[in-house]
Amino acid sequence: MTRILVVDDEPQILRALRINLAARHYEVAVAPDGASALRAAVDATPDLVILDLGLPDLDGVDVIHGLRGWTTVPIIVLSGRAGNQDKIEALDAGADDYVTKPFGIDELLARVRAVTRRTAIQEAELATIELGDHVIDLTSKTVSGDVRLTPTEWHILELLLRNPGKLISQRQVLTEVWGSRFVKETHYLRQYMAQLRRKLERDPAHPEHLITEPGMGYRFTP
Amino acid sequence: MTRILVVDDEPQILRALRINLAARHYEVAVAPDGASALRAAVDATPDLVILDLGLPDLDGVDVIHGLRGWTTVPIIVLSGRAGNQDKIEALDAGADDYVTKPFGIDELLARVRAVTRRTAIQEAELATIELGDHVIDLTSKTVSGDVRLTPTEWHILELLLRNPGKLISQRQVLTEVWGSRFVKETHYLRQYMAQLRRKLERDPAHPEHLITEPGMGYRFTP
DNA sequence: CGAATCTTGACGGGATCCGTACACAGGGGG
DNA sequence: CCCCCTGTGTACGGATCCCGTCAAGATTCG
Repeated sequence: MTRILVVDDEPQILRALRINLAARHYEVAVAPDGASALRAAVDATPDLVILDLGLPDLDGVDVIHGLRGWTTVPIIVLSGRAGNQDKIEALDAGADDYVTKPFGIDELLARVRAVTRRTAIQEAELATIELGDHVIDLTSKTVSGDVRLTPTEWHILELLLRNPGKLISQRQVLTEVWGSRFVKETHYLRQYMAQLRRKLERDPAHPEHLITEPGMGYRFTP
Repeated sequence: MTRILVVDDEPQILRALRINLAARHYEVAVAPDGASALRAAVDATPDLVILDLGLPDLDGVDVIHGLRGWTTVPIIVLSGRAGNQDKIEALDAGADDYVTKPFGIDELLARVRAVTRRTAIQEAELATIELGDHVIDLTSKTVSGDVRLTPTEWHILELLLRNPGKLISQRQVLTEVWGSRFVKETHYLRQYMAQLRRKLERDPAHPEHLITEPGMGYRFTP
């Protein structure tokens, strides 16, 4: 049984989510602010956290940091502001996905399924990963079918594949691969994403697994 | 029964791992620092070592070297820092896998299964190895067909052949064969790889088994 | 002493990376 | 409605790095 912790200060949203999630047979715990959210995460050990960024007591990013200090539980962030800066900060802090209010309940449920599926995959097997027609082995650095990748390509691909389904900000990739001085050089990244798609995707013009989230980053969808 | 030695200075982590591993029917030994870890590795002869890099007494990389001096026991490294430099140093020193804290216990268990499975396969197939037209016996250090190898050539070849299909970085070979002060002297390695290919490959100009992965290292392909 | 082995140095070809440039799509505002 | 602007995908050429190879001096060991 999947346990979900919902953190939001608006009673209506809290109620709507509890009802909808319970109807899908999720076990739901709720918290109205950041402090009680951190306590509830310890007590309830949820499998997923849905976190509103606009809390009365703590900054949402601080809550993410508080959780990431000791757990890798997936976090889906909700925010009323559509600004990109918030989203990127949340993702860099370690959030897994992001939904902007107002949102349809179906959209949220789809993200919930995506995230829970990703952790299930990770637990089951991380030796080899399938991507389109290819099988990728991260430990031995091999790709099926006579595909060869350069060091930089491996570096980027590994970051995405080790976080299946998770939205990775461009900033995250650039600091990881090139270093923090290169966060502005997004064209490096575009270059290599195109290269990876050419080598791995069935139809590079319409990628199925190495997905772009405009304004945000990239995502590997199994 | 698989014996696992867990080395970590944080009591909580030590306890969590012991309980979780014992529940999966692994036999668990623990050590709180580097010195006792090296002793415990002698006494308990573990089949796998889980090693935290942030130990109070010794640098984690030194512990890896201390173990690698006399055993090929698989090592999974834990680290609090996500920095790439640590990761590269640990893997070059001879670690088999790398997990960043905080980590899910299921992720670690998956890696444990992956590593034990890999080494089990490896040991079973280690008697004699075919490479092109030649048959190589690592225990008796002989090659079929009147081919003689020098000590240094054996050292390099053995490292590659004991990790079939796996990518071995140049740093790894250099530290293993010449010592860590020689990681810059890649031309040593080029020299000997050419030598090995001349002696073993059908067409040394187009090697089929001792493969170069540009920018990364070498790989033995069976 | 001599032969095998190990250590250096230098050089050319090729792959990779970097930087610039341009086409295209979508959204917002004039 | 059109234009601009942002964000993205794609192409191309030069600079740089990496690797294989030849050659030769130094060292070890029989």
